[in-house]
Amino acid sequence: MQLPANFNEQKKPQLFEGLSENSLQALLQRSVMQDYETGRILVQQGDSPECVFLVLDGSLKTTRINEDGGEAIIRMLEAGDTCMEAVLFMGIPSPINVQAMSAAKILKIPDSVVKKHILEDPAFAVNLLRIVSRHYKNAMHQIEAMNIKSPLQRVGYYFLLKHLEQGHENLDFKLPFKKQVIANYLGMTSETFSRTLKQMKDMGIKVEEDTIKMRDSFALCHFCDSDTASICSRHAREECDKCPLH
Amino acid sequence: MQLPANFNEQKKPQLFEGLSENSLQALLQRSVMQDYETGRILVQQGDSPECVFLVLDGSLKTTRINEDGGEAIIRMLEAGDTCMEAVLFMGIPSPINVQAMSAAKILKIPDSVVKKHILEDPAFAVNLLRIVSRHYKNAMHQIEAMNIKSPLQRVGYYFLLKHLEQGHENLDFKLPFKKQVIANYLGMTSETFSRTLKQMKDMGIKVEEDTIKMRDSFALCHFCDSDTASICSRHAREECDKCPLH
DNA sequence: GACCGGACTTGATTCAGATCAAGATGCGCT
DNA sequence: AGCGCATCTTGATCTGAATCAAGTCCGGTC
Repeated sequence: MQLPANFNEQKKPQLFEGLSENSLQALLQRSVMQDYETGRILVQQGDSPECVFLVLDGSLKTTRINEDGGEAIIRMLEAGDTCMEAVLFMGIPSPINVQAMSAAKILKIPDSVVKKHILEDPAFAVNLLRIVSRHYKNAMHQIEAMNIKSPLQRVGYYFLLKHLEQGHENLDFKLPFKKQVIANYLGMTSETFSRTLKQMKDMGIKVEEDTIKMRDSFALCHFCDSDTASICSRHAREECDKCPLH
Repeated sequence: MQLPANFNEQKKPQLFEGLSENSLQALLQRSVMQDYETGRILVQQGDSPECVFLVLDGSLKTTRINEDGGEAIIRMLEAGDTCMEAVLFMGIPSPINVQAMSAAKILKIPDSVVKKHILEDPAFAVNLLRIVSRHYKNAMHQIEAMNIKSPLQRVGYYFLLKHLEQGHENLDFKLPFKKQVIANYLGMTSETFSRTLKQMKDMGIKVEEDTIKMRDSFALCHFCDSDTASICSRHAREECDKCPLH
């Protein structure tokens, strides 16, 4: 298995965090790298899960489709993200589709390799637990969002997460996916998403093309909640008093 | 730690499945059993997670509450179910509340014990992975439900799962929770839930008090989807042809 | 038995977001 | 540049679930 040249320069994927060199090599030797073109379907609902996908480059989405043809986006993955780990342990045919949203370079780790490796390296098991738990957390947020939040709050919360990902210094960020896709992920139509973006202008959040520009780094504080606050670098610091929440 | 007398007669909780007697005892010795009265709050959003809860008797719910006071029910647990396992691996303050919906007998396994035990017994790690993955699967269903399905479909799907849990022989089943609670779990008001139940009468599904009576075991097939079909005992059998889906 | 309170049902009204339909904008293409 | 296509925006209408407001039913209590 030949990894891309820049593999070690990138942020290490959570899947490999804290693994010994031996352990990592054992995994990589039994894995395959593959390129996929935009739109290519890697897994379909009902397929039996065969491997874990680690995104090296490009983006994937995981979705569910119902009889009426409606599609619900479960996750949108970028480089470093993995999918299908959870499905491996569900003991059922895949409940999700996996599809490339752009040209993508993917590392495939076979089912059997993953399951064996867990027994041999507890650190790997813990990584998997962390990853699946994080997915679960995000899923809970999504559920809450649909149950409780207005479209404005959903979009705001999504932006807040994106903003926190890159630190308070950057007042601008680019939408990582097409607006249609984000809208669906947030459980609304693209029309509603579009209208919501206009609403946000009054709150100091300008949208130019696919770039979001915040008036100041507190503009999104309205959308913070208790467990997001805990990952905010300003959390419990005196600056946090500037939050409109206080 | 003194387990209740009937512990071994009950269905073994998934958390303990396939563990050696030694491994199980090691866990139990470091755990505590505790009784809680109805309505008692075991964990609040923002608390740091301290232990895994295994329900021995009674019922719990896990919820999220937002600033407006709205409550979204994430899960409803009965005997044999566990919660907080996933939270332990999120590395953040608890994003959920845990509250007793009835008088409940709970086994508490401390955080540190769980984390240490994973490193010692891979079978335990696999159990945890399975459990968290199942939660994640259910969460995905909930997301899909809200994104795509009408209230009728949501209720139908919920009933289908309940029906499958107890096999096709039983055409009746009791609602395990108050209607209000189920309605919230399904992301609708109790009024809408009530109206939806009336709609279902036309489909051969009668509701008397808190008992659901199906005209025949195919009445709920409308609500089946690909990954639920895979757990239906009739799946891929000739009987399945009677499904209205075919 | 009469009173009370909680859970549920039923009806009338409202409103947010979906849907439908029409433009605007941008972009690769020959 | 000019065409064609996809994405996005904007506006008008519609619809279905939330909300508000009574009413019913039941179980517990004195």
